[in-house]
Amino acid sequence: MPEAPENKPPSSKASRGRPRDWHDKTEQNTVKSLDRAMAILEDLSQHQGRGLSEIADGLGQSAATVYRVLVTLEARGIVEFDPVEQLWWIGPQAFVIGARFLRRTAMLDRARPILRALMMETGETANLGVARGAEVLFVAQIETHESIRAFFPPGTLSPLHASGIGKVLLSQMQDEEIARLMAAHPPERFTINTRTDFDLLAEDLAQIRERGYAIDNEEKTLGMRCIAAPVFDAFGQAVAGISVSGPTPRIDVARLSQIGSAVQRAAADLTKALGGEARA
Amino acid sequence: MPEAPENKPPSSKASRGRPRDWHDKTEQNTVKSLDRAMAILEDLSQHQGRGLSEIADGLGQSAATVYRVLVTLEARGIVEFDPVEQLWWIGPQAFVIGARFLRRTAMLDRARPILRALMMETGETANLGVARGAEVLFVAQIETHESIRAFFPPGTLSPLHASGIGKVLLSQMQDEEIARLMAAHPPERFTINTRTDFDLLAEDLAQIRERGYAIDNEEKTLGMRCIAAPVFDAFGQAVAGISVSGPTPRIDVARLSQIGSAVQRAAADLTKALGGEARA
DNA sequence: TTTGAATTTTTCATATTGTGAAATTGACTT
DNA sequence: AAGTCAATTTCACAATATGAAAAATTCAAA
Repeated sequence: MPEAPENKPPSSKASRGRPRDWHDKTEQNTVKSLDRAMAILEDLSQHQGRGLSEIADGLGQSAATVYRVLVTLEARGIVEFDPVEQLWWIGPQAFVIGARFLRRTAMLDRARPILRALMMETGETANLGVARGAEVLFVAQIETHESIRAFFPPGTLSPLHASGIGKVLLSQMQDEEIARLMAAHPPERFTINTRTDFDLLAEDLAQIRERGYAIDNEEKTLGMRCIAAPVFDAFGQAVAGISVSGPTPRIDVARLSQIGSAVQRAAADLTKALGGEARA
Repeated sequence: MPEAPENKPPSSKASRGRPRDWHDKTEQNTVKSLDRAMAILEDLSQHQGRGLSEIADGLGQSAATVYRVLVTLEARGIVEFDPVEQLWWIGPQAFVIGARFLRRTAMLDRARPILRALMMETGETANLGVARGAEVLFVAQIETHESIRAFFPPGTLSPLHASGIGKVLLSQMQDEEIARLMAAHPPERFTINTRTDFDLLAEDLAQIRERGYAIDNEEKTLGMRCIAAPVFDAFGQAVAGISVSGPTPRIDVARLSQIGSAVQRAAADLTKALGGEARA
């Protein structure tokens, strides 16, 4: 029998009557109060440890409304209230729910051993990141044993234009998509090396495509270099990036191509594990 | 100048007019539609990859309502929709928000090197978990290099009565609190070794208090043993547990006390790093 | 001790808006 | 081409979310 390669149709009733292919998702159909509540939650997650009125003022909402939202979320453990300091925090249930995002694909399970091997081979911290809007979302990391090490805790966001994984993901997008993203999110400068000029960035991206891996040469953080390669899924989409990052003295020019090859190999391994094919 | 040891009052307006100390948080003050929406989100996180009507049926809600909630959350990336399969998933933004729970305390940062050292010393996977209701929430893990290894991805929940960290946290609670928890959540049986009988469990807890560490002898998973010790905060509360877990053949009886000491030492180190004092 | 100021929590009247039933749409199957 | 099924949208109504203002509570200063 010819195999249906990837996804098992979980239940039997797959999908009989689908709606139009063109996803309206009109904003008319949203729940306004829920959206306001989620704005409060997101705001709290960014600025934890604030009091009620501080949060309300920051969002321009009435304290009463914010209070009710927080109390509701607190009942589920999504936010927490410190009764001594009278401050609000993100709660454990938010972590529980959010962590289940990683179960969506088996990518993480497949990536872990590959990242570990990459860390062993290069001796440096290995990272896995996916694109999230104009940012890279770091989803996993295997740390080096060295005492000076790069560190992006899972859940960290970083701009596309100033990280190895970000640039390598950018390099796989259509030019028009790149231009749109960069226009919507003008590249911020982090260090003297950050490529904020579009032409400079485009030049780098072309080089990345040709070379097969990206180099972040202290473009986000002085003293830190990072080398990244793209991971493709079964549809040929660049869905993630693998990188190795460490202090510049250890990632010196002499090792760049050696590490580059190792990272490329790891990315190709993961691509294969996901049912994709390495690009030319 | 005398130092204000722990917490820096972030802003100046600390807390002038606090409400009563006894936190009513009456259920009257909650936002019902938000609570229903969060129920949908939690349900989705537990059963990802379902269609709209499947989710609605499971919750006994109307498809229209569930649809609007999901579309609203989708706009923020908290949930995601797979237009090909017409299925809903937890989105990256949920992960971003949830991961910030870990920034609340510096516990994780302080724990990581300690867990690493513990893993190195024992050769087995080291874990950090905190209590969450009647369950343990695993928040961090440093994996062994062995190819057969225990694995609880961060965000995993496990019942208190059937895990090393769970039992060690239980052992530090008041008897009345233990009774309440166990009554509300009758201990489920996972293996032949699971202590589902309250007296048997109480006996074990007494032994744990005396010995200073807990042993999970294949009580959750056959073939897996786990040794755990409690971590205390500056107020003397048991706020977390550190454990080492691995396959029974490697965690054999001969090594129990050696590993137990190592785990106790690691837990004491973290306790100290949190400003707490080791218990007698 | 008393008073005042700051902040949280509750009350209340109002209209915004969330809701389910039913109609509609679109895609897949036969 | 007709039928079926699940996802959207519409619609009318009532539930309920909302802000303003009052009440409650605590801390600080007088």
